[in-house]
Amino acid sequence: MRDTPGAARLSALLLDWYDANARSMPWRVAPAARLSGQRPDPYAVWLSEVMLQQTTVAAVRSYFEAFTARWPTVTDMAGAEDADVMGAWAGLGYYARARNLLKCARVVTDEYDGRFPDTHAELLKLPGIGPYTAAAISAIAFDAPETVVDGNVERVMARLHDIHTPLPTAKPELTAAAAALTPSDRPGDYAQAVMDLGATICTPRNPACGICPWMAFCAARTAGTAAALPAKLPKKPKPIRLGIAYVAQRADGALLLERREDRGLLGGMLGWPGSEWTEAVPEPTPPVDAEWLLLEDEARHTFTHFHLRLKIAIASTPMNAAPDHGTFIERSRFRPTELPTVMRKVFDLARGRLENLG
DNA sequence: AAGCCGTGGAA
DNA sequence: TTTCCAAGGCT
Repeated sequence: MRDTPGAARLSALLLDWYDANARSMPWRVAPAARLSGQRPDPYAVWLSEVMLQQTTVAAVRSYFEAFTARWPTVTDMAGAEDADVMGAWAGLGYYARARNLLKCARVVTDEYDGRFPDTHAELLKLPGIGPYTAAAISAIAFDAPETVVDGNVERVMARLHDIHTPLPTAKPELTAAAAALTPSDRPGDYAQAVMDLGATICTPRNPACGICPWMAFCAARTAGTAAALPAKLPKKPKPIRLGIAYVAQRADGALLLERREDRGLLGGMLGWPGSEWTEAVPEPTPPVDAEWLLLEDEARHTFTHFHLRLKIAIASTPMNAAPDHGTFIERSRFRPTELPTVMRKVFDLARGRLENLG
């Protein structure tokens, strides 16, 4: 590692910056209370950190408010129906997080008496909690001297030390650099401070080096390489997959929906029955015998590793229809907000046409 | 141990 | 329109 000023100097500078600039978030305690030693509720820290995995603060805010209003404690969440938690998570993405969230709530309730463990090692055993989240909870909720390493911290460390090794190869080196700076005083505030620095000043594009508390000590700032770091290995192109979604409406308005199995893409979520999603033209698989009308419009949606073009077929069925797949859900109990985004796009395109179908 | 797993906003 | 990216974890 490159020669740097004392770690204590750098962490103190950053904490001063944080005390003056910390952003307000629903899961944070007010600055005055924080400076007088108050810690946030571990449940709120856990919930927010899981929601924030690969997800922006702006996207998380309203979900966090809705979850804590509906389930104020981890024990409340443990008693929830699976479908309610999955429905409340709909639209936030990475749905394995919601499945593991509920599993974790039940483990904490049943095996830890409703209290989150306070050590990195114990937290790491829980479903959905990996190295980052275990460090974040133990540092932020319990003020343990753990080092959080997320995308922000990797970027800040790569620039501070002008490390050009591409990710993910550079991960161990960046982790060591971050650990060397973690103070024993206020480690929880420090953890949030580094991430706030990355989110607001040391940003991926157009970093605001001129107002950075570490400006004078940043190697990439001196070298003029900040905007190009961290280096990353090239990504693979996304293939285009094709599929057909089937929207059947019963005579009473009920809609044919299907709960997806608890694994893989959109696992555990509600959706329209459909074909496989393949790069070749998919085989039609209508879920119920009916007069299907294929719409010209298609739903387009991009997932993490492929683009999807989804053709939409609609049909009206009699009350005695017997589907091979899915279950009719009464219209009054159907909430489009409980669908993952791609399925909501399908509904938005189908709904107008269903009215004129008969 | 690479690949899988969502979404919406910014540029 | 397309690409990139965000407080990662699981298998």
